[in-house]
Amino acid sequence: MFLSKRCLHGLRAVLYLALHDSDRAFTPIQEISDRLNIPFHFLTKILHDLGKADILISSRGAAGGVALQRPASELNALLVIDALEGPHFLRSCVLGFDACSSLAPCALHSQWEAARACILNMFSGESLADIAGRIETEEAFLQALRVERKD
Amino acid sequence: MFLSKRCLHGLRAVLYLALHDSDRAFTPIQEISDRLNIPFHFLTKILHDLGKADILISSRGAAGGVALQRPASELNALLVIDALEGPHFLRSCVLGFDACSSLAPCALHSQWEAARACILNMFSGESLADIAGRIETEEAFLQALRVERKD
DNA sequence: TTATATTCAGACTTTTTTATCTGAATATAA
DNA sequence: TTATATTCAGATAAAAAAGTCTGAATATAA
Ligand code: FES
Ligand code: FES
Repeated sequence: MFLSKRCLHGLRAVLYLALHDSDRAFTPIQEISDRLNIPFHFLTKILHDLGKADILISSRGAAGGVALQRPASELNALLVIDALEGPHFLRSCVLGFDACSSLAPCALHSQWEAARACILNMFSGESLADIAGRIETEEAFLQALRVERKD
Repeated sequence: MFLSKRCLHGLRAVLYLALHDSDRAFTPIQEISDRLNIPFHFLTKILHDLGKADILISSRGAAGGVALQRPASELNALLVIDALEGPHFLRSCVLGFDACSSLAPCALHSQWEAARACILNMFSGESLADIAGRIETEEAFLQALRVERKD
């Protein structure tokens, strides 16, 4: 799989929030965990990290939970991926060399620069609101989440 | 990092072979391990897997080693990646859903299809010989391999 | 104030990936 | 034939990622 589970869980949770942004001030992590079938404590840590990355805000206590820090139209998937996979994930040399720059290019550097631009553009080119807008029925979205592939 | 160590080791080893294809019939794994600074026993297993994937042939005993099964001009990086990361790595749904097809597309499916085409084309569009041809001095290639980044 | 619902924080366990070790099988060369 | 160089194969160990548990902190509502 291309993205780690940690990152997929984070992306899905954030899309869930984008779909339910207006329901109330904060959405409990327990609810997200239940609906998206993500282990509660694992999700808690992931969302906590998204908080540190200024993507979510949270509130403790009754009626607490998490919420998007900005409107879904001002957030994108790349922010989430950078926060959860680390900033090097899509930016380091595809052959694993120490630096990646056109000053000391590896044998795949120019190709990778082009492919990477495709990927970065895909993840940052549209907002979470745009992506969530394509989730036609929430039931279909949730249903799909319950079946996980094994690799 | 985008590709696993396993896969990077395999790619580098195969590029090394592409550069030294004509030296002799077989190249000992020990030599590749020494030159590219890859743990010997780990590399042995990786190359064994590339053998099962019909990318390498091998010969045991003195003067044995491994060699490309076909000329470097008839092999590409995608074959190596598929063998070492598994066939799902770049082909499954980017949001981790069970199936990836335009019949049941996720909210990022069409974007991912385009980005994926970029990546697959990058890895399969040119042969190992083409890539190796851009490695200007072997010293620079080897030097770069000795410094590993930490993520 | 008290009970309850929630995140925060870190320790812990399990699983997967990465790496190492050992011995057997096999080919070459002296 | 014998010594040596090598891959093959599987067991084991170490490190990293994924997931679980527990208790503290904090906010709300009765
Ligand atoms: S140096 Fe390798 S991809 Fe840039
Ligand atoms: S269904 Fe998600 S990328 Fe194709």
